[in-house]
Amino acid sequence: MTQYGSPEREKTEEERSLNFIEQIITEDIKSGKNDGRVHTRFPPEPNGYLHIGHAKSICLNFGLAVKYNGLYNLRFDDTNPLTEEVEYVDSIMEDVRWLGFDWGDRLYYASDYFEQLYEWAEKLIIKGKAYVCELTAEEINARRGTPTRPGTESPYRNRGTEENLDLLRRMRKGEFREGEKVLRAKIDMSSPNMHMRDPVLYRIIHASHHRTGDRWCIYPTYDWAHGQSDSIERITHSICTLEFEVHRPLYDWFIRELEIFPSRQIEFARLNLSYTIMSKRKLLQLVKEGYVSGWNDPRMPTISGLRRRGYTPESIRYFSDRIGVAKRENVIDLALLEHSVREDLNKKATRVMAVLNPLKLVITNYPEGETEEVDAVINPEMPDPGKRKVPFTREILIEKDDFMEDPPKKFFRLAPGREVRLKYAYIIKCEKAVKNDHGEITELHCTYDPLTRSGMPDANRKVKSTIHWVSEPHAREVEVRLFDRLFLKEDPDDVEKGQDFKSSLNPESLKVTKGYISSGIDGAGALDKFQFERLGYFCVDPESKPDKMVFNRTVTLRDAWAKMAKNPQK
RNA sequence: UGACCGAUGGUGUAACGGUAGCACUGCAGAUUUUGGUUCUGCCUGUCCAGGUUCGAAUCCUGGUCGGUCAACCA
Repeated sequence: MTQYGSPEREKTEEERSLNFIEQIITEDIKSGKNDGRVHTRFPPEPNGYLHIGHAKSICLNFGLAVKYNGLYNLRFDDTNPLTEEVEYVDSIMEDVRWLGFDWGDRLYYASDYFEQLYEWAEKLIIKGKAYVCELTAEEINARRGTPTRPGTESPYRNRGTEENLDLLRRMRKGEFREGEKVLRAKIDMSSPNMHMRDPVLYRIIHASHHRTGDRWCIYPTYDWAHGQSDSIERITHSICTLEFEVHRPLYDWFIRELEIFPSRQIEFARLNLSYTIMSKRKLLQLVKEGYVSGWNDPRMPTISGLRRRGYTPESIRYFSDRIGVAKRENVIDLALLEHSVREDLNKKATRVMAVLNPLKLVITNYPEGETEEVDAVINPEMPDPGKRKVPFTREILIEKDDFMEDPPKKFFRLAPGREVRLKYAYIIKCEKAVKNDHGEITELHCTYDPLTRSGMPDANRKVKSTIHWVSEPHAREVEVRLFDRLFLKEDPDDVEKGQDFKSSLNPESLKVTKGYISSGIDGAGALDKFQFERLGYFCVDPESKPDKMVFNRTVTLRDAWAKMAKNPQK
């Protein structure tokens, strides 16, 4: 992981404690289960874009396979033609690949197993473990009982094998309307586990599927497809989220009745992030109702959104590693995700001086019309930091925030009569703040000390701070999109009665502004990463054009001064 | 008011009967031509009550709190 900077000592296997899934796998390997083989899978349903929660699952599933010298599959759980689309299949593959995982030739679709699944359904009927039920969905639900009350058996539960077989075959042929009949497993209507109360295996859907077209009009449910797909692929450890825990008895029941390869389902707690929603349904709503520009809006917690925001695959993998894996509900602090990008970008991002909120500054004793070139460091964290020339002139732009007419005690920047260093250039002294008729400061007049240019002996003089700047005649205007968290509340769903999560939306999650940069960005292409010195990390938006560049703010730098300014009581 | 799962600093996560550690956050300081980075230090924790044991975060019992389950979604 560490490419530059201080060499981090990798912890040895013994030093690093194992999470509960790694413990299970380690024990399985030790006991020779599955011949010591480890094979995992990531099974997305192609009905939406992947988000950071999926990233956790991908890193977990695939990371485990890598760690234990196993294999991992990418499998689309495409059993519901009503909600699934190729657009999603494509985006999912792009995102998984971008995260840094290569599934080789192990790309599968649950729909590839439809025929096998069907054969197994007949097998179950022959064993007397499944039946065609003609109750309506409402009737089935009414008879299912409640978690505290047992259900009642369907009147169709005990029909003969031949009749069941005939009916199922006719269901497949398309002789019935949607909802008219379903195939159900015959288990136990009084089980305390609702999922064991004769779950539906097949439902009739007269819709074409993005892969099987119109070949089928009966589609397997999740329970009927998922475990068997794992088994067909000889998945050893089928890792999923906690809400499927109650499905496990059914998962195991199918394996037992069908006498097929016994994959083992293991559940972990899904990721929750503060100030973020993870529900695909709600994310879709934000997209459809135009609260964001699309699935890849840089404010979205989707992989494609994070990518466009400027996150790197490494930072997301690092994050997944840091958050850990366990079975208890959790809410990860968004600060950890931000820490993860900063950690990575600090090592990689090219430094550039950009002014976003300009205040003109005239160096009155500097020769008019002269331009000199000063050396700027490209990235101080690199073993070979590199240098770049930056033009310096009499009239420059500095950040408005870097000047205060009447500064508080701990403000170290420019103020009347105070000295400051212009990074890579000279030490200047503020002589005068020029105001307009409204009393607003329009420009600053300063003088410079010609002996303090970086590299000269006098440059080592101590000054309280160093600020960034841009030569005004050389300044190039760019568009800058300042993103902030999409939601104001730590838990966006924690809202007043009658309101929904949208009432927690942050109205200031996007501010579009201008920036001025003189050098360092020529030829920068989509998603190239920069640090605007003292401001934050930015990347080139894919919509950016050479003559009209657009930068997205990934995250600000940590800002001790901003924190202090917020808590003036100290 | 059923079944299942869970409970360790502010947030996550370790410790597998023997000194409660790590990361993030927060705070304080050092270094710094980024109030960044880096470095140092500090704050803060085993849900409760019993029991077993020389010894319990860990095992047992009971409670409390939180989550999940009543789609022909996944």
